[in-house]
Amino acid sequence: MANLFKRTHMCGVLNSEHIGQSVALNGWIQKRRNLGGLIFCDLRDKSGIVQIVFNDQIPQELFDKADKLRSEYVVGIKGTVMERESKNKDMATGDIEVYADDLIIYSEADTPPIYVKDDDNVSEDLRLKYRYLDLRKPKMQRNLTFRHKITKLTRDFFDSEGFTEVETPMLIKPTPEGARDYLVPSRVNPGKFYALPQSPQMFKQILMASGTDRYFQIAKCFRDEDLRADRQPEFTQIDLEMSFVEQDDVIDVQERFLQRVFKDLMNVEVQIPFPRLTFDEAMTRYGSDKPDTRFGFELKCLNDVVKGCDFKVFTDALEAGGDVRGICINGYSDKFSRKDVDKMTDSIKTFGAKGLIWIRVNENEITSSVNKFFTQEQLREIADVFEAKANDLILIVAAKPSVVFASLGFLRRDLAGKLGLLDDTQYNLLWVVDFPLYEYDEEEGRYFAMHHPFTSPKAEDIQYLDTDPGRVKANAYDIILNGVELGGGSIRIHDQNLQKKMFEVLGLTPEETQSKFGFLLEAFKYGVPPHGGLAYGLDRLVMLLCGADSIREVMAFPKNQNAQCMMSEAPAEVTAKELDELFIQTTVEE
RNA sequence: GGCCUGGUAGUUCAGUUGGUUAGAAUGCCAGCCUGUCACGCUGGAGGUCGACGGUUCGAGCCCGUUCCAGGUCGCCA
Repeated sequence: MANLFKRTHMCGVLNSEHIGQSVALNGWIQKRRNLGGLIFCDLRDKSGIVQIVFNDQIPQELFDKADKLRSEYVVGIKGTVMERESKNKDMATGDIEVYADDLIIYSEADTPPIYVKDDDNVSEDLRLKYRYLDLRKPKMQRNLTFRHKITKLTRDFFDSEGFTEVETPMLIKPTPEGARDYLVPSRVNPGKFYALPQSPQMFKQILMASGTDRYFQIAKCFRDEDLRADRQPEFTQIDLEMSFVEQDDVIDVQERFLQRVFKDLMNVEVQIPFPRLTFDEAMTRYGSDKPDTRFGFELKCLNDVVKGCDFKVFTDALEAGGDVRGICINGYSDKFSRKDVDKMTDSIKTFGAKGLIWIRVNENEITSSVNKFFTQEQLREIADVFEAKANDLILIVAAKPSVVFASLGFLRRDLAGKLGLLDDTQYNLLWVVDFPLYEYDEEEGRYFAMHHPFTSPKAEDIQYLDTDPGRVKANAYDIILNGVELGGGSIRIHDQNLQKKMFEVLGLTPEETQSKFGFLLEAFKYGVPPHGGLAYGLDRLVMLLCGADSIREVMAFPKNQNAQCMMSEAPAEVTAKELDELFIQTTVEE
């Protein structure tokens, strides 16, 4: 007697063309419906579901066996495809059914603790704990398959463009700058540690110095920082680097790559070249360096209009070097109550805003939360900046620029979402370019590289490196899709003197530079081509294209918010003996 | 580290002003049922109300502490 039926078809592919054929199927029991003398089973594999019939034409022994089937039993079925008596229009295989004439139960199953169906509503910790059940859902299998298709297309595309996939090490030298490293102790080098890479950055640049010319890698990366819906401690980048290129060359390849992704995998035509916004423009128009351009509500500056007004909040903000800016929610004033506006005010307090001023433009008058400080004419003047009409709601924040942008940028997108203006069939791809090279850290009182310290300054700004570092723009670029940063990159520094200057501005001593980046600088001494590259967050890309709202939906085995694997229970404690071998002293928690 | 939301049956949830034996749906088990496809009908089992402490004659509900999960700010070169 056979102990395995050699599969002839996947469940989901069967249709009326197969009527009359003998088939052998393997899969999981999705559902059993026992009508007494007649049993229907839905059999599921990753291709879909097909209905199996057990009736009185089969031996009693087989019928009794079918009666024992329960959800998630793993079975093999032999039978004949027949036209279904009462067709099911809601089912891909609804025109046919398989009359079983043999059945093997490969594996029984306990009653599953969670439902195995797409429209479940099970809490995420249970889904993660029983991930193998969760992954049986067609939606999850579709997501995994889609991810595979993107990585396959990535390999095919960059191969055809002359890129070579190279694996870079997972055990690398710790880098004290940037995100926290995951550290790995070295047993054979007592007291020393590797780090897991936050990105293959320095290795890919060295590959350029090695003559690889064009490199890419589907690279696992690790960052020991707090998690978010779109942030996991281990994630995957599509990482690439090119020699003898400038910004437009990198952008050109990426636009053709993304065009292919959308055409082949989404059947969506995206026009290239993508729009480009400078960082300054993105911030002043959208309050964000990753603007969602699927809707309006653009920011306007009110500094000139409110200069010298009687409202102290505005004048104080301006005197302190801050801004007064606002957005206009065109045509939706009646959708937001006073209470809604109060909630908005609360929500922007997390960004450091002290308050939110509102102005409602009505047919015959303008009302606002600051009526007593402004005349109708003055309010009209503010409304005119937004070209506001009746039923428009203007929201204004006065604070230091970073707070104003963060608050309005958030409100803009949040309100668009609440108004249902985020069309998820629309894909707005754009580049944000001309990022600042440095950002100033007030707490530490020094400049930090906004991207990383190998990013090249724009040639025309090199003159300001000494005198006004904050003014220097970088040859750095981010690719944005519907308000999400898909990836970013830059043209790197290949001039040693410029690199030294860069480190000086960052306040790094030659000794620090040497210990942190010495091997890269050493490599560059022996001849390095002009080069630049980019890295995509693969998880985010897949998430957006699958319409998922968390990257956990497109990763097979993600971690929970505390960076734990709820299935395997990693991380775990280790024995004192293991620690001893690694020369790590056991610390005792209080 | 801060803020917000949640934790009641295997699962998803309801639970009024603090008051009898904590409910529903679904899932599960048993019986009946030959065209179901969310099968149907009948019956049944299933609960440390996250934990601890407090207030009270009495706590799922009020108070405090704490644990867990998610979102978010900080953080993420």
